[in-house]
Amino acid sequence: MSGSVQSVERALAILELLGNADIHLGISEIAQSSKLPPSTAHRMLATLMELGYVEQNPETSKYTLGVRILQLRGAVIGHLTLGVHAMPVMKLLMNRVNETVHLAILNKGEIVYIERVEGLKTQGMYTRIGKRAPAHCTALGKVMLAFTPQHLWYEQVVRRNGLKRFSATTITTEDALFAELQRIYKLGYAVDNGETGEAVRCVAGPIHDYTGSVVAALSISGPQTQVTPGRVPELGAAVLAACQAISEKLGYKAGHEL
Amino acid sequence: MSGSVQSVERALAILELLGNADIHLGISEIAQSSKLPPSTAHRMLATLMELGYVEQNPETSKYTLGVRILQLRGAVIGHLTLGVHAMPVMKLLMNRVNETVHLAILNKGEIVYIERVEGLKTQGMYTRIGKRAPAHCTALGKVMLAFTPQHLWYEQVVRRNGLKRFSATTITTEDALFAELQRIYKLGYAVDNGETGEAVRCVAGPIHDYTGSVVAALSISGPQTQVTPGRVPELGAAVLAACQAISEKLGYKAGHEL
DNA sequence: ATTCAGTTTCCACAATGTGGAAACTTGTGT
DNA sequence: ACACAAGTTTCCACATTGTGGAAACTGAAT
Repeated sequence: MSGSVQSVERALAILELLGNADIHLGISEIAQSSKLPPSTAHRMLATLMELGYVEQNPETSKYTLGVRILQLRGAVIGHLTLGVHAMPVMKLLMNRVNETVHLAILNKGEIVYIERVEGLKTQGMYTRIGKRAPAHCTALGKVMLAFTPQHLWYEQVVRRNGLKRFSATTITTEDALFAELQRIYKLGYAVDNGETGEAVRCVAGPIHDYTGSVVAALSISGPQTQVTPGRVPELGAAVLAACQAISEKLGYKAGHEL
Repeated sequence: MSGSVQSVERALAILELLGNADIHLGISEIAQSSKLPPSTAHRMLATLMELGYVEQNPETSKYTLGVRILQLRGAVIGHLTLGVHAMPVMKLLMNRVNETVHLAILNKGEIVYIERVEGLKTQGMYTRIGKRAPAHCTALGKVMLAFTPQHLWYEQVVRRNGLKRFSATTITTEDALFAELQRIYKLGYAVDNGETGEAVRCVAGPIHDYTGSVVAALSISGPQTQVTPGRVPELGAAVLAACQAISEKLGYKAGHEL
């Protein structure tokens, strides 16, 4: 065997399958999708159910994720202090600009949303914590790429994930991406104008830790009707001030890179 | 074997260990806590790392939960249509009373916090989503028990989990519990005065779905210095109005129980 | 240089996980 | 009422995978 524990891989693949499904799934569907015999899938699910990670509706025999998963949180995602330090600043920022504020990190060439403080006017669907999004067409992603040495992300963002188009404004060539990142580096913050296909505008800044490395990004976002182009400079300044406050909490000193 | 997949149990036990830890853990600690040989623990962790559920800090060799966990967490929360419907109402309620608002469900005789909207004055640590708490000494728990037929919870709450004491005010006898639940049923909402040992006061109401069943509860909570006894009737009315709004979204019609 | 504690790799072995077959359950069509 | 189909659950012989002790490796402390 290759070094991995096959049963663990299989069990987690089933959890991810259920996580991605919009509806509850039965054994046959799960077996088929995960390319397992029904009896094997059944045993995995029985174990996951026993532990609370999966629940089965007794009437329909179908499975869904269990609430036990919500307990899996402790030291925040490899960055122990990030969320704790960021939260108070995020709240102040939201109060100040009255739009939704997100915190995200870069992981394998994509952004992952870590925290969120919603604007009080926000309605409808909101970004789920844990959601991933492409780095090249989000303000959060672009700003982290702009302030991170290229060799640390090029392979994953450009070669592996690719610069996929999501809307008419998505960046899809390397030249366009590098030019945009240079602009962002000079400006200090990034903007995305619906590049993921959503009718939102986001303004994002970088968060550095004590070594000077970019460890996260913060954004202000809202519908394009609220976050108008005219507000961008003001929001840019606000998000940069918040990023600096968080960075200082993490021990960052501008001009003192290690 | 008993029917469970041992390796899956072990892997998830390790995830829970990391989830409960406030700091990163090394192989020896993990092996010791999970009663596994280091080599076995190492192989589990290698598999979990490969899949993104665990991350290892290369400098310290210590492990913590990985971002893949957040995706599953997000999926669980997203699946609960409850959360989507509740959120806007929770925000309005928080705006109105300016205290923290929680949403919780009952799961295996305990409450699980599902959503939270923090009061703008809130400082310091806050209740983690996914956290569990005993049902008998939380306003959220008591109100769900009061409006749920006893046979659906008695075994788990009273027999399995037990009426443990957490403070001088905790209910620890069945008679006292039933009397309290009857009071709550008549009043329509529950209050807890630091019964879990925390210096907070909570006021909670029940949320019903289209079948009339209690599916969740909503609470307003804050320090006892802010949520004074004099405010309880006002807060009770506010939380009940919010619960009704959410219940109606879920198809509930008072007096039309199925 | 040596020691120690923790981490990682190796590998012989046996216990666990596998998956096909069978049994069971439920819904549908006649 | 019966037959059939599809999906779920259980059983069990078997072999592959997971196990865990030993050894090797790593880095820090002395």
